[in-house]
Order: sequence, then structure tokens, then C-alpha cells
Amino acid sequence: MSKENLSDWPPSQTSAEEEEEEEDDGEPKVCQVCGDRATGYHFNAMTCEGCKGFFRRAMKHPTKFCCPQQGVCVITKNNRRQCQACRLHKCQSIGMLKELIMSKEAVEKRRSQIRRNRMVEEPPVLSPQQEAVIQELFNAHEKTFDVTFSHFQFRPIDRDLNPMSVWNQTASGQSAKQTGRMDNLSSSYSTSTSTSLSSSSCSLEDEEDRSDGGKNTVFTTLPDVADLTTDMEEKEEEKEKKEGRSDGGKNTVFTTLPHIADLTTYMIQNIINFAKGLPSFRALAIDDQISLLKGAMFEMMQIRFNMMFNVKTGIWECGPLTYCMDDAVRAGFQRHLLDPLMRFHYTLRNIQLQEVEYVLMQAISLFSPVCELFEDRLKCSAGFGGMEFWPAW
Amino acid sequence: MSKENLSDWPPSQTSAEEEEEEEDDGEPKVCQVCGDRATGYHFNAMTCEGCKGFFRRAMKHPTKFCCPQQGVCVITKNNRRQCQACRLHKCQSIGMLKELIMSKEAVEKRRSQIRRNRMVEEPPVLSPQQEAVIQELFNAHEKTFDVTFSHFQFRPIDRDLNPMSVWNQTASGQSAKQTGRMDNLSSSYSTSTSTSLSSSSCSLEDEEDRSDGGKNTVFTTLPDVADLTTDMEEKEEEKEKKEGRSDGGKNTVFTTLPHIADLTTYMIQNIINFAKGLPSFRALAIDDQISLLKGAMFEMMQIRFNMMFNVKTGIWECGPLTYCMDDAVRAGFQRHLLDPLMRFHYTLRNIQLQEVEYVLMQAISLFSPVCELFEDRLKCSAGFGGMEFWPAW
DNA sequence: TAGCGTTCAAACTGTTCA
DNA sequence: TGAACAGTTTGAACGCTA
Ligand SMILES: [Zn+2]
Ligand SMILES: [Zn+2]
Ligand SMILES: [Zn+2]
Ligand SMILES: [Zn+2]
Repeated sequence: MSKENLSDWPPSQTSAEEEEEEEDDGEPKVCQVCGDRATGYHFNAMTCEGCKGFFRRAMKHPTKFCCPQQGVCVITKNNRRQCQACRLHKCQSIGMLKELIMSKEAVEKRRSQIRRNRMVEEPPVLSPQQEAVIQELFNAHEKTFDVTFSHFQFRPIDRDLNPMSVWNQTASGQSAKQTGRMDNLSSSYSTSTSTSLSSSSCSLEDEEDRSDGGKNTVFTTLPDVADLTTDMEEKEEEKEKKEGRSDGGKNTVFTTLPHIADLTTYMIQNIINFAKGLPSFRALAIDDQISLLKGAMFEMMQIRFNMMFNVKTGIWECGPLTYCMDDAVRAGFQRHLLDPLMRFHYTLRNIQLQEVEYVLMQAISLFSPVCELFEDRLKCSAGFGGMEFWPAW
Repeated sequence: MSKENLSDWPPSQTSAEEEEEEEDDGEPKVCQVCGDRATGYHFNAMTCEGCKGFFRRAMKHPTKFCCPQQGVCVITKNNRRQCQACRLHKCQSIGMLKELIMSKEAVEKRRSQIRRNRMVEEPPVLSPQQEAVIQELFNAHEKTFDVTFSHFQFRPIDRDLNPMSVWNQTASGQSAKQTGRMDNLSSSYSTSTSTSLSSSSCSLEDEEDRSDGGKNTVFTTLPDVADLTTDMEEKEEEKEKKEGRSDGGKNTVFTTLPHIADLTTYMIQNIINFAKGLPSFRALAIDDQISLLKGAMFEMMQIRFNMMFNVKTGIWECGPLTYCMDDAVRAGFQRHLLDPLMRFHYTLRNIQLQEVEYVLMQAISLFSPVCELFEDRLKCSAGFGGMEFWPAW
């Protein structure tokens, strides 16, 4: 195989044995481009599989090929790879037609048709193993996703009167209500229902794990919630500096930051518990657990927030609490992040996923490792095909 | 044939040789769409078979075709495949009528009418020859299919207490009962009724043939039952090695293996006797007999087992003995085999075949040769259309 | 026999992946 | 890049009824 490729450069003009692809007797069909064995008509010419694929690719990605021999190469089976320019020219000269390549739209239509056919004939039922995995994920999620936010402990949210956001929001009405609700509580930390959660630290010991009592593994080395929160706030700070707005916080007052920080902490804690509730996650090395959690945390949080996002009002409805984008602005988040993030929330929410599907998304996010080198920028696309909401920094 | 396809793009307007499909002299009718030889009027136009089929298909599946040439293509015999849009347009322009295509309901009515006619003229009764064949098969089967397992000689079945199977089985109840039954017998080999069968060898001489006394041919060269059993056990062993589980049997104890081996031997012996009872089988060369038996043995055994399979309980009821899938697991069979095998048993049993139909299935299996090259993997589909249960190894 | 529908292997698309 | 694969379209041959 290797020696064939050696001795045919430059493609000699002398070996112009004009192919007589007459079907002499039986079946010796010959590629009219390179002389290889042909497999039938492709784009209106008798060609081999190689020239067929080459022609399609060349036509789909219009690239200007350049011949090193002034375009006089004679294409053969062994040298066809050496000069794309002459190979393509030969393709066209023998009558290959780009019109017979299916158009972008036609291909897409064909694909969706095939998907539809598959759905019809192949029962959409899952194997028992698959069902079990889903059940496991869903159980862990159910135990750690506090829709009512009844265990949420927080400092009151302080909404500024002058909207900082340029987007109009219907937050004025709820602002008073929510602030008023805060005032009913004596302590500076509020909670919907009383819990034993200590406000200062949220260590990762399983002290609160309600799912499994005794079989807890060691989690003392998992990242502390405080660490993760600090990480994110640091990132915000860095970004601010880069944007040349680091005026030391003198002109901009992030009134909602304390509350949003508490909210973030609460979400992170629950997400860590979700991961801990997955046997397949606990089976990983502790360092891997940390890396996965760090890499996926932001995305998983957004996925969870999306489940509470109301597309009609643009408001996140977290139990008795409600948030609008303006609250994020007032916490110091920049348009550069919030713009694509909002697009993400509207897009994803409009798909109207079921809860199980959200859980699967979380799992995909969790188990998609992020390269250490890119941890700084968290995750860029996280495998969610066309739904990347993360700006390209 | 190849030359014709070369030069015809874009479909030229110049080649508009207006077809004169006058029946000049004899029969030179021409397709008004593409110019090919026409086979008559189809949907109100003189067309070829190709354009006839194309028109019907295009009308049945309302797909929007798109012409890459702004719809100016001129359709010819050689380029008609290259632009569906223009071909369909040409069809309609020459007067082809979709009204002449039978509607969905009309087609269905026609089909049932045909079925009815078939029933009338083709008597649903079988010819005497066919009846005779069936009778012959059934007789041979009846004499060799021991529903009561009264001649089954075996070592007691040792069921482990801890279920090895991950699937839940209702085997616990029967376990005790069946083991208890074994205890009533003194010898390590048990049998329901005493027979003269020697436990060590089951030679293929017709010493036990109750059907024909004297006209026995030589069968000493037929495969020994022991051979076949060994073959199958070897295959299981090989598979196990491939799956990297060949721990020398130290960790996995196949407690039921001795009994299952006896059961297999008994089944094989009866199936060989079934084949021997068929004159049409005996008429074959001895080597062919061996090949057919080897190739079909596993499948025929499963068919026989299926006749005793209880879909409700998932238990094979073999006379006084009962088996569940767990027994096979404990004999060393792997999920890779048992999974599709169980599917097969449930599927086939649910069809509720009559006994005669089971016998016909056995015969089909027996007389379907398996290529020597594939003997390793036994039979892959065995001619049972969509019921392949054999995993692709 | 004319003209419907049916069948199914060959032909020809795009896709995958080493 | 191209061999192998997967899926669809085509049309020659055939079955059936009026
Ligand atoms: Zn070629
Ligand atoms: Zn060149
Ligand atoms: Zn035609
Ligand atoms: Zn066209």
C-alpha cells in the first residue's frame, strides 16, 4: 500500500492511457477521474468512492486549490491525493455536476425525515438500565431541589429605587412587597421555615443529608460552598477591572449583592447535595468530584434557575421570592454576561422541557469535564448544542 | 450505457425533438415525459414505467421538490432522475392526473378483495401431500416429545440461596419444592419412571426406536449426544473468556450446571430421535444429517422449551419439574445470551401457536442449513423473520 | 388486454470513523 | 481521505381486476 504512493510524482502526462471504461465483458467499471475501480455513477459520472467524496467535499467548502504544476497533472489512482486542483478540474471536465449534490436545506429536511421515521418504528421506550439511571438522577434531584425555597436562609434584598437597568422591568411592584416581607423578620437573616443551618459555614459534611443516613463517604475535602461563591465573585471583580470600571465601588452600589450572594450559596449547596446523592458521582475520585462540580456549577445553577423562570413576566419565581433581571444588575452583573444569559433563559424555557429533562441536562452538565486550562472561563458550550449562552470572552 | 449519461446538463432546451408518439407502424410508443419507451397510458398519459411510478410516489408523499435550475430543465430518459421538480412538472403539464391514482381507501378495499378472492379460489385446505407431510412431522414429534418428562434421568438440581440474577424471579417458592423432590430419591441420578436408558452413553443406534422395528439404517456415525453437549458447553466457556470473566470458576459457582447439563442432554437426545423419525431426514446423506442437526439443535431445543413456557410466571413447566431463568444464570449462562433469549420466549409464546405449528417450526429449523463458516455462532436468524433472538457475537 | 398496485434489488444519495 | 455503512429512490417485472 505504501509503495504505490511513492512513485508517481509529479503526475506524469505521459501515462495518459485514456480510460476506455467500456464494460468489456462483465463488470470492470473504471473511475473516469482517477482510473480506480468505480462503484457506480456519482453526480453524473462513473467514479470511485474516493472521487465521489472528494467532489462533494470540494463543492461544499468552496476552497481555491492551487496546482504546483501549472495544472497539467494527470490524475491516477495513486497520485489523486497529490493535486486537489487538477483532481477537481478533472471531475468537472468529465461532467460531474455540483447541482446533483443535495442542498443544505434538502439535507436538513432529509435528516429530520429520518429522525421522524426512527421515532415511528423504533419504540421510544427506554431499557430498564436507562430507566434506572433516570430514576436515580430524578430521586437525587427531587431531594435537593427546594422549589418552595423553604430552607433558604438569607439577608433581606435591598432593591434600589432608581432602576439601574436599561431594560424595563415589572419589578417595581414586587419590590415593595418583597422588601416589606423582609421587614417582618427581626434578625438580619431570614428564612421561610426555621432550619438548623448555620449561617456562617456550609461545610460539606453530610450533616443535613436526608437521603442516606449512615453510608456517607468522606467529603471534607470537597470545595467549600464559600470557596465556590468567592470564586465567582472574584471573577466578577476581575471582569469589572478589565472593563475599566473599577472605581473601587464608589459610584456603583450593588445593593442586592448580599442577598444574591446568599441565594447563590444556597443554590450551590443544593447542587452539591444533588451530586452527592448520585452513587455514580460518589464513585469518582474526590479530586474529580471537585473538578466536575467546579466546572459545572455555574451552568447547573442556571439550569435550576431556568426551571423557575417565567417567560411571560421575565421573572424567576423562587417559592415566595421573586427576582427579575434588574436584581442581577444591582448585584453587579454586567450586560456582557446578562445579555446572553437572558437569551439562554428565554430560549431554554420556551422549549418547555419536562422536569425529568431538566434533570438530565443537569447530569450532562455535571459529568462534562472542563479542561483545567479553561476553568477560568468556566464552560463555554458544555455540550448543549446550539444553546451556548456563554459569551466568547 | 455509461456514455449516454455523460453530456446532458443542464437539461438542454435544444433537444426538444417533439416526440411523435404516433404508432407509426407497429409499437414504437414513446413516453411523453422523458422520451423513454412507453408501456401504455398511465394516469391519462403515455409514459414509461419509470415516470408512472415516479408520478404515483410523488403524489402520495406531498414533498416539495426544488429545482436547482429555476425550473427550466428539459427531461430526458437519461437525466430524468436529476431533477424531480421539473420531472413532476412535466408529468402534470402533459396531463397526468392524480385523480386516477387510487385513494388510500380504494387501495385497502382492493387488497381485501384480493384476499377474499384468494380464499375463494384457493381452498384454505391443504393438499393431501401437505397434510401427509404434516402428519409425518407430527407423528415423529409426538413420539419424541416427552411432555411429562417421565424418562428424564438427572442429577438433582442444586439451587443457590442467593439469587445470582439481577432480574426478580418467582423461583424461591419452587426451589424448596423441587429440591425436596430430589431428596426422595436415593441415587444421585433420579428419574421419574424407570427406564433402560444407560446414563453414560446415548448412542444413536436405534435401540430405542419404537416406530420402526427392523428397517434401521446405520447411524453410528451421527454425532454423539455427548459431543453436542460438550460443543455447547465449550461455546459458553469461550464466550466467558472473551468477556474477561474467566476466573477459573473460583468466584462464580454454577450450582445448577450438572442438572442443566442433564436436561440439555435429554433434550438433544429427543430431538435427534425426532429427526430420525422423519423419512425425509433419513433420506439425506449422513454428513448432511449431522450438519443439519448441529446447526439447528440449539434453536430446536428452544422451540421445544417454548412449548412448556408459561408467560404469566416466566417459568418452564417440564412435567413435574420447573425452571426459571435464574436456573440458567446459575448454570453459567450470560445475560448477553439470556436477554435476547428471554425476549424470544416471551414473544413466541405470546403468539399462542398450536402444537402442530410448533412442530412445523421445528422442521423449518431442522431443514435450514447453516453455513459451516458460521457454525461458530450457531444460527443468526434461522429464517424466523423478525424473531432473531441470537445475539451478534 | 389495458391499466391499476406491489415488489424488491439495484442505484445513488449522505454519514461515519479509522 | 475513502471504505463501509445507512437510508431513500428508482423502475423492471409481475399480480390482479375489469
Ligand atoms: Zn476516482
Ligand atoms: Zn495539478
Ligand atoms: Zn418517462
Ligand atoms: Zn429542474
